[in-house]
Amino acid sequence: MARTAGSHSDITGPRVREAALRLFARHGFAAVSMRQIAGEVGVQAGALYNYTPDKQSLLFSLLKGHMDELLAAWTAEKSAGDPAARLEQFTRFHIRFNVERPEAIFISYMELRNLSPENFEVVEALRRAYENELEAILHDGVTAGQLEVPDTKIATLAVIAMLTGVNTWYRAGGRLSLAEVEQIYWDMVRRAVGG
Amino acid sequence: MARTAGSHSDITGPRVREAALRLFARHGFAAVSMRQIAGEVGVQAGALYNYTPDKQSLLFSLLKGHMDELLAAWTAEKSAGDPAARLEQFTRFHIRFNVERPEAIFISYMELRNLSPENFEVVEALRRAYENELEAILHDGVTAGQLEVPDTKIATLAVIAMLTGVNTWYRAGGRLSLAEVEQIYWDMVRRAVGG
DNA sequence: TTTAAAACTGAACATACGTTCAGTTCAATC
DNA sequence: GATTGAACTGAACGTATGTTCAGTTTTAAA
Repeated sequence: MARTAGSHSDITGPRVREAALRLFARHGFAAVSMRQIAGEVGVQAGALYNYTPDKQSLLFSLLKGHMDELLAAWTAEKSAGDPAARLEQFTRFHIRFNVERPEAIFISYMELRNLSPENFEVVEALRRAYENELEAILHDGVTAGQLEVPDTKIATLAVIAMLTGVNTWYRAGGRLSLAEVEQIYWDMVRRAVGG
Repeated sequence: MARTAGSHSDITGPRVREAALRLFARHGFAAVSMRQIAGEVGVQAGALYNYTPDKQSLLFSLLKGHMDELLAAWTAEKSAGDPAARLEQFTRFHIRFNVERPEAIFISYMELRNLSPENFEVVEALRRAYENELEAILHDGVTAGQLEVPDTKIATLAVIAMLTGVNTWYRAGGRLSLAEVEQIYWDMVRRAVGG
């Protein structure tokens, strides 16, 4: 029997997500209508409901998907070794990952407040899991006597805030290459945590 | 003659701004209706138009007012002296100022995209002026041989991003006092810029 | 070529939006 | 206590919103 007759949701589905991501990043979740998203995809608004039960779920799916991707990428890349090396690896990874996905990063910070409480908790838990990765490195560094941090929790948040700030100004093809940016930030991070 | 008969716009006006600030910070500019703002103030929506020509101008007024206040406060507080001392002063000032106005800070970063191009330019220029205050300190510090910064522009943005990040977690009455927070961040900033 | 599921349209739904405005209420001046 | 203008109401305006759904088109398997 025709199990997948007429189907090309595997084409439209991703296009809906891409359009929503771009528009949410540019104008904000509340300012974007389902008709605008549909217009970008070249489809009527009603067709979107083949891909999301509602607008709120679409946002949640984008944010959760981004966090899953972030954690998976870090898990795949991270290595054992001494804390200073791991800290450098984290620093470079975070910058590179963020710079490659400015829109996803943007809405992950901006649109949390538009999630329902349950959905917020899910995304927030993933964010904390990512922060814990850095905190573990800092903690190990202090234990090993390689780093000097009065409060690893605060240092974690300070470092992440500093690194994520790259996204507010970095543009590919600008004055500095990504490698230069990574190096400058790594120097600052290393010194900030007494490494 | 009755020049100011029936007037108490000096009461309602600020209340409109406070309600708008709070609601914009909590739910986002686009997600907040004029009727919600009016409801918070205890007035009908039409009455708001005695205080702003439209919703967009209300947002602009809040953002511009905040930036003016920020620059005025720093101008009043900053002193001459050696760069390291000025950097410490800036660090402590920025943390304190931000922590006292979490909502204004929040919308100043989040709602820029909802400003018209002309209004955006105005606010953006003020933000750059503030950044230039820090960059001048770093520049003087490098010139004086007190600091070691490969790129003052990037260091400026990195430091501000790090300091502004305090707002994402700091709550009055929490684990750390404001003085402790200032000290921890000042230690990190000082080391990050080689001071 | 038939068939049936998937994809999509187009119109409709109730509701909400920003903004305007004629009319009413209020409070300060005379 | 009368007057006058500011402050505000309440209803209306055109338009837009998220979502639903009966009906049509498209696609791939049979």
